[in-house]
Parts: sequence; C-alpha cells; structure tokens
Amino acid sequence: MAAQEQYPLTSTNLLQSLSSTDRAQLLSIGSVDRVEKNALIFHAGAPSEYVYIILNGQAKIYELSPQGKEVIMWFCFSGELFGLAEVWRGTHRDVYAQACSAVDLIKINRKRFRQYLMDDPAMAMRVIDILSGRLRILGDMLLNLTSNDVTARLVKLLARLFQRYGSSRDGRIYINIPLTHQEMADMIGCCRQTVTSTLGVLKRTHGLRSDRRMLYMEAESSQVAAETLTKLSIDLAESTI
Amino acid sequence: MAAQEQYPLTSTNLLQSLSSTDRAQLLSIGSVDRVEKNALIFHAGAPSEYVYIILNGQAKIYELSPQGKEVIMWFCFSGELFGLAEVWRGTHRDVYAQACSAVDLIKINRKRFRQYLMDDPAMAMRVIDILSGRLRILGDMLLNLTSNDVTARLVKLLARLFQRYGSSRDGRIYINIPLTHQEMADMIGCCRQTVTSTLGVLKRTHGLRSDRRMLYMEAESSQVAAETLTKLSIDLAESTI
DNA sequence: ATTATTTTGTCGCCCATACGACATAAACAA
DNA sequence: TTGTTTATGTCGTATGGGCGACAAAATAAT
Repeated sequence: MAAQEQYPLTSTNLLQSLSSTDRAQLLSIGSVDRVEKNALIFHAGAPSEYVYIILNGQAKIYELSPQGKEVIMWFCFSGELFGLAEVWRGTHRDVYAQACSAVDLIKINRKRFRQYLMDDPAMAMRVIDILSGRLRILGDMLLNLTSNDVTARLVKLLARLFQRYGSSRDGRIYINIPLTHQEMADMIGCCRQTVTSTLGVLKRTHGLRSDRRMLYMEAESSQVAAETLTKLSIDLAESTI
Repeated sequence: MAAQEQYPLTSTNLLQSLSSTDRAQLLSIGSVDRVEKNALIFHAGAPSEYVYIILNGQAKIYELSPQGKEVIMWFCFSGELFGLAEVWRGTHRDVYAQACSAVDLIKINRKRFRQYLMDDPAMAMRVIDILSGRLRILGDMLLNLTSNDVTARLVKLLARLFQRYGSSRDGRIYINIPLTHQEMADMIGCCRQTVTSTLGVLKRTHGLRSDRRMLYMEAESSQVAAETLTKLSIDLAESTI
C-alpha cells in the first residue's frame, strides 16, 4: 500500500515533461485563457470540445450526484492536463471542472489535440501514461473507500496531499491549497461533520495544525510529513485488526 | 446518469475494432497462452512485464486490501485489453488479474507493445480511448459508492451487466457470467449477506430470476432488461428523497 | 453415489457515520 | 468599520449495513 502513495509527480504533470519546442507547439494549437476563482471551466452535460492544460492555479474535477453530492476525483495543478477522458468520443462531459483559484490555462480543440498526438507518438505515450496514473489513483480511492474507515481515509488523503503538494515555509510543511472540510469530505466520501471532528482528533493527538485553511505540520520535509502520516495510517489499520 | 450506462461496447473492446492485418500483427509480436479457471494471470506486487488481450473466456481485475477485502474493478471479456495501467512505468502491479473461466489470451511484452503503439498512432488512439472509458467507469463507480445505498448500487450493477453482457436464450435475457453473491458484493462495495438479501427482494418484487448462478429476466431484449432496471434504480433514488 | 467444499439464506446485535440543529468563528463585501 | 456570507465545532439521534453464526442448498471432487 505504501508504495502506491508514491506516484512520481511527473506522472501527472504534462508540461514539465515537455521540451520547449513541444511546449511552444502546444501553445500554438491552443489558446490561452483565464478563468476567475470558482468559475466552472466545464460542467456535466456540456459537449466535450476542448482539453485543458493548467499554466497557473488549481482546479478541481468532480462529479455530482442527482442529490447534489460532490465527489472530487482530483485536484489539478500547474502543468497538468485535464478534460481528456470524454473528449475522445466527443460525448458530453460527465464531470465538472471548477477553478479553485484564478486559473490560467491552455485550451485545445479536441480534434487538433488528437491530430497533434497522431503526429507525435511520444506525446501520445505521455498521455497514455497520464491516464494510466489516474486509473491507478481512482482504483486506490475505490479500495480505500470500501475498506478503510473515515479516520484512515482522511489520514491517507493528508499523506498524499503533503507528499504531492507539500512545501516548506519557516520550518513547517504546508499543503499549498486552502481546503474546506466539505472539500475533504467530498474527497474521501463522508460528511463534513465527520471531517471536522476527525481532524480535531488529529490536531489534538498528532502534530497537525492549520492556518487560514492551510494545513501544516512541523517536519523537516514534506516526505517526512507524509511518511509520519502514512505510518499513522498503518498503525490505525493494524489496531483495528 | 442514464446516459453514462450506455458506453458503447466498442469502447472497451480492442480486438473487434481492429483490421485483420492489425490483428495479425498483434499476434505476431505477442504469444498466445492459455490459463485455466481460477488461475492468477498476475498479482499485486509482481513486475509488470506484459499487456494481455483476451481471445476467449473472462477474467476479473481486482485490488485486495490488507485485510483481504476484494474490490473488483472490472470483468474483461473476449477482445478486451488489460494489464495496461501499470505497464508503462514498469512499476509493480497493484491489481490482481484472475481467470474466471478457462482463458485464451495474447500476451505482449510491454516494450514491444509500446513500440507497436509508437509505430501505429491510430492504435495508440484506440488505447487512449479504452483508458478514457475505464476512467469514466471508475468515476461512475466512485460516485455510486458514495451517494447511493446498496439497493441502488446493486440495481445499477445489474443494469450494466444486462446491457453489456446480456444475451437472449428461450425468451429470457441472461447475464452470461456465473456470478457469486460475494463477487457482486465486491463489485459494489458491500458485504455478501447484504447482496443475498437485496437480491432476494428483487427476485420477489421484480421479475429477477437465477439459474446456476446466471441471473436472468423475462424481457424482449437486453436493452429492455437494462432499461427496466435503470428505471427501477431511478425510482428508488426518488423515493429516497 | 458419497463426501467435501463452496455458496446461499436468514437472524440478531452493534457500531460507525449520516444528518439535523445551532452556536461560534472566520472570511468576504460594501 | 459593519453587515453578510461561508466555514467550523459540537451535540444528540437514528439507521444502514457490517459481521458472526449456523443451517440448508448447491457444486465440485473422489
């Protein structure tokens, strides 16, 4: 299990892995756009006309149940590609993409993107790699959801966030996204109140802190923070047995 | 939601969509193998050396929690490709693949397969399409799991199975896989007993029947069977509100 | 056919979590 | 600043469904 937490960052980051000529070419077939915080980039039911690459900011990809329950599938950061899954068939979207901050992005027509991939097999391989990685992550989420309780799920989520998005500032490791309890609940499939209280326990019993919706820990590196939490999650799993 | 149930079969079936020359070429870079019923084709932790295409029979792809809980991600039928998600990075598997019947399959070395895709962009596009489809399915499962109760999840599962694998025999529509209650439980994330009793209710109150582990309904076509169940699932969702 | 193994059907208990309800606090707007 | 909105913290209650237990039935093995 532990190994699954360690997907290399590059697996999800498209832009970073590109040569500058590739990057230029991507820019040339797409157009740069800016969306303000909280705006929907696309919504379920909409036609799938574009794929997107984030230049700056964060967006969340989620589904919405008929009863209005959000299920957040992932957060996208700069360099990441999204909106790909439905675009091939050209069917309508079945997820929502919403900006969590002001976002700059490249928007590429699906047919052009497809053509681009046809002409550049290496790039197509990158895309396959990205999709594979997401598949593994969703599989992991599925496993988590069905076989761990809320505490374990939350701890694992935090471990993953620290690992992927943790950054150091005056001796503390921060998760660089302001997350509400509701959003965390939507990521691990439970209700907001449960997140509030579970987080409360973690704050009281382990060194978790928060400041203006940013979670942090006292640790030397995000690796250490993530590992501390991962160990904790293993302990939890074992104590349950 | 209803629309999401209707992924065209082709989206998952690789072989069917190939020209005979492509098929021949695939065969030439791989080797044909046979595994007996219940044998593991690969297991979590194993190195990812091959991708597989089923010629005959069925296999299930699942994860296993440390506590031994199975989470079935999908069943693969003839023509379908599997074992792809981890193969790119060459990391170890994190899922299990197990034959549900005697299975004939093509086994292709990962590097060769990659080279093949590099040389044949159209094929790479097909693979992207397949991965995208699976991503949507997993997303759908995730949504289901967090926002529907067991009855709704089971009904939806049956609808999907009837739709994709339903076949007609003397006026009845059968799901052509012998499924145990445990397996269904593993597909919808609940325990075996709950499947048994929920299935019991469906059998008593709606025209569901079973014979030697094969579920069937009296209906004109698998479409009709699937639609009946889909409507039922919608009714259930609304009555809950 | 006979035995062994796996699956199904059914109960009852119990507990993790959902959900409603509010009070408080923080963030945002004007 | 002051009001307005949105997020957090904390109850108490209700319940879906997990889990153990065991008998009956169905499959598989010898």
